[in-house]
Amino acid sequence: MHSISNKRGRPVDPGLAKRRRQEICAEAARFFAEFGYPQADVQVLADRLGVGKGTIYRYFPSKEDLFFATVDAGIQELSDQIDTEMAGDVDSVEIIRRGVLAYLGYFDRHPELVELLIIERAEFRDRKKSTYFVHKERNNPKRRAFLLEAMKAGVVRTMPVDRIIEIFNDTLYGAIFTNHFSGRKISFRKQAEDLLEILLNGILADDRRSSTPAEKARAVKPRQPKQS
Amino acid sequence: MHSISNKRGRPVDPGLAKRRRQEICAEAARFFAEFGYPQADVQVLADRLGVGKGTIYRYFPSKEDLFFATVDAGIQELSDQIDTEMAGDVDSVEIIRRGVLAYLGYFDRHPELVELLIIERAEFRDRKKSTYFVHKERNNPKRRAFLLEAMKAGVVRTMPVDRIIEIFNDTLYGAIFTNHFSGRKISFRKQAEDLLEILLNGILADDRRSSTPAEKARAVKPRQPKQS
Amino acid sequence: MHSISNKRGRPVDPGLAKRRRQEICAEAARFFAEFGYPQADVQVLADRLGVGKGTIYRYFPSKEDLFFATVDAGIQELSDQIDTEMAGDVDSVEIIRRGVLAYLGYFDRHPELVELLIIERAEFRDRKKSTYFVHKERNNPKRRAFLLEAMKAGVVRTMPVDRIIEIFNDTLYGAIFTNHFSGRKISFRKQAEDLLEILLNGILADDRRSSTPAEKARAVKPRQPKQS
Amino acid sequence: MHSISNKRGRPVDPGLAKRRRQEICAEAARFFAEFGYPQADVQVLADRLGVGKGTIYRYFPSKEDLFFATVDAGIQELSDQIDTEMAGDVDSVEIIRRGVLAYLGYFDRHPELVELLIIERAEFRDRKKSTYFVHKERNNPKRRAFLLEAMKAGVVRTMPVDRIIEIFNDTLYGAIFTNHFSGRKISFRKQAEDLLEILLNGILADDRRSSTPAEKARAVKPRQPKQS
DNA sequence: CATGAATGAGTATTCATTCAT
DNA sequence: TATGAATGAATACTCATTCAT
Repeated sequence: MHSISNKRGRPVDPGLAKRRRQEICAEAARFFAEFGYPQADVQVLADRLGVGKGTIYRYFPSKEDLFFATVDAGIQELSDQIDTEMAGDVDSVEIIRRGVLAYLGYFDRHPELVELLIIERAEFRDRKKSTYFVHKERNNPKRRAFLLEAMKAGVVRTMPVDRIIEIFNDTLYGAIFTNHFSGRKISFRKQAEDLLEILLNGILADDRRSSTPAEKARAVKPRQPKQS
Repeated sequence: MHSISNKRGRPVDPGLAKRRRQEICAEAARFFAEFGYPQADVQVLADRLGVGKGTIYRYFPSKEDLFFATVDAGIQELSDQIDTEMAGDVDSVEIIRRGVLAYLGYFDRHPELVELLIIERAEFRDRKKSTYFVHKERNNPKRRAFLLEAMKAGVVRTMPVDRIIEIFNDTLYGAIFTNHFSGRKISFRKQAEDLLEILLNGILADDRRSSTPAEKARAVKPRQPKQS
Repeated sequence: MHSISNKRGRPVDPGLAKRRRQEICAEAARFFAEFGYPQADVQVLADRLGVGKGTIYRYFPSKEDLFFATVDAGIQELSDQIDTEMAGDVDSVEIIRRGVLAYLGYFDRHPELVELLIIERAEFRDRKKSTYFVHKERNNPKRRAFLLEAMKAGVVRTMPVDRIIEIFNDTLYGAIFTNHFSGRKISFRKQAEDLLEILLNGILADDRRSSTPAEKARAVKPRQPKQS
Repeated sequence: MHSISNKRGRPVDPGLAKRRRQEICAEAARFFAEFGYPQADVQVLADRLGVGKGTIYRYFPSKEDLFFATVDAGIQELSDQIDTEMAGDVDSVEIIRRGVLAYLGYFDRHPELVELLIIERAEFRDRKKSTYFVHKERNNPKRRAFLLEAMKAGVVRTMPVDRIIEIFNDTLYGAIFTNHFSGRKISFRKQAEDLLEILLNGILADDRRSSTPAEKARAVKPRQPKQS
């Protein structure tokens, strides 16, 4: 009986709800980053948005849902920007470099996301795995394939790819926290170069460097763990 | 001067307060790590300690003070154990290795400290600098001197020492978070070796590696930043 | 500017807040008078009003603010009623009489205000000046003008007007406290007449009375302060 | 079997307990006046006295008992000093004057007693009658006898003595409150003279003054209470 | 649809009092 | 006898969520 569009009343805009959710999330990111989760009064967010409190609850069933939607949106955007930057048919080292730059650059432009990641963990410790790590792991196959290719091409040493992925993740994750929390002032471009310089080349002098696992073991591992 | 005062009465135990504070902090670390700060009901801590709630407030003026004392105690212990492990007159590389092991080992034995660091930041964002970074920076002179020595001895490549300190800090900081939050199961010893293997040697294949700043620039930096 | 804001929704009732505040204050006066400030549990007030505790905190930021608003409302009403009674173009003595009657009558009808005045002082001793004295002093210019007029008309003896204002204030203030705290049962009308009889005529017998400062000095001041 | 003094152990000093109670009360008066009753932490009083908290509880079963003992001691001292001053065989007017001076003088030297009276009422509103009024009424027969004598001697007009007692009480009671709470700066001697000048002579001009009840009624009472 | 008034569960903190030493 | 460590009852205030308008 009903055609697609019911002619009576205001026509429903199917994208409206989605757009409002986005607008709310955008403000909510700054809002949660500023106050933390428990101190963040939904009334204040409503005031900032110029809407009634009930309106927020119309689009998100609870403050918790709002928070997770906000974090998700941030992570998604981060992920998209990294993928965009790493696309293109260029040198492997250059691709790595672009990925690192994209990562650090995003957090440079959106420091509030660091706070959101901290808050997510601090307030919702019981949740199995944070949004961040879910996204991270979703990307692993892509990264693995990329690195295997680079090894085959002789650009990257032959070594377990997951080890490489993990250390890059750890370093970048640690870097954004440290940048944010310790007030480190270095530009993200400079930081990317510094970080790549060491991750790509190591810190050891040439003659102390080991290229093969066997040699490395000798160079790095001590004979007697401590008593020696 | 006070005519009604005299020295009879229960003698004061001067060490009591310190001991009580330590006992309370030890339990409080687990307690805050389990519940987070806002959800942590002081009554529950009192019950776990088998004391009255008033007793906790006798030794700490507020829940907040208790929390900071607890974090401080943890950081102090971590710091002490790292210093102990890094002491001794052995090979520079071995000292670095021991420091990394001590750091990862401490957090392996005391995962609750990771939670406390997160909580500190999440709940007390307004505080200028977290306990962790205060301690970290206090150690910088020591680390700098050590690395300069290692460079002079030709063990470590000549490069800015602060850059090395920062990347080690970032990587380790990121690693403990990632271990804890992503449920990474690797042994801390294995993780230390993996991490050192890359931080010391880099990931690039020998012929792509650059030893001098000039070479490095050519190997790592792209010709045209993005438009190429 | 806010795309998701519009003017639909429940219309705001601008008088609601004021009405609610008045309703709450009216009950709060009895409530604080009954329990005193520290023993007054806000939950009990909420129950008496048949509202949730949060509603009270919606209209008053704190128990303290509620208390001060309650006292203010009482003093304001007292002040208004006295002014109303003292208005009108009648005999000076009659105006004084009406003022005394209005003062005593108000406290007779609202004994709880005596308690509130006591409580204000007892709990908030640090506050510079109590609500009561602020209002009192605000009225001084009015009273002064009135008395000067009465002196010029020869109804009142020529003497410092402030001395008269003060003794009337002291006597009335003391009377309401004494009435209330000692359980004095006299009707406020009778008390007003008694009090006026003495304040207007003094207690000395005619031949002991002094009309001029010189005579007064001789009549009242002793020759030798004590040893006589 | 036991002689009056048990020879074993330290001989009991029967006055010791009383003296300590007095020492404690003396400090407690300032202490309660400074903090008010609920904010007065017994620990603080103990610290000021240089004794343990338990010691105070040894001499007073509860904080409440301590408070009442403190107020009692103050009122008793006030009462004693007034009686001392009013003794002696001098002129009736001079005796009244000395009583007023003694009253105002005591509170001038001991402003903390005003606070204690307020506190007693504010915190213990349920008690039937305050310490102050109990003492006051105990003195009534004495005052009555004195005034009847003064009337017989023709110094004081013939009028109900209780009316005189009440107005003096009200005025003085109001005066000490007003002095204390409004920060009135006048010297107590000047205040006594001002107050006596009005109470003894009234404020009406001579030709408006009425000496007999009949005349007074005509002078003070209006024909038609308000409509006239 | 949008609003904001009303609600009430949940918790840090104080301080009189006790009693083992 | 004097002490002070331990106790726990008592209470203001916040803020997510609901729902009448």
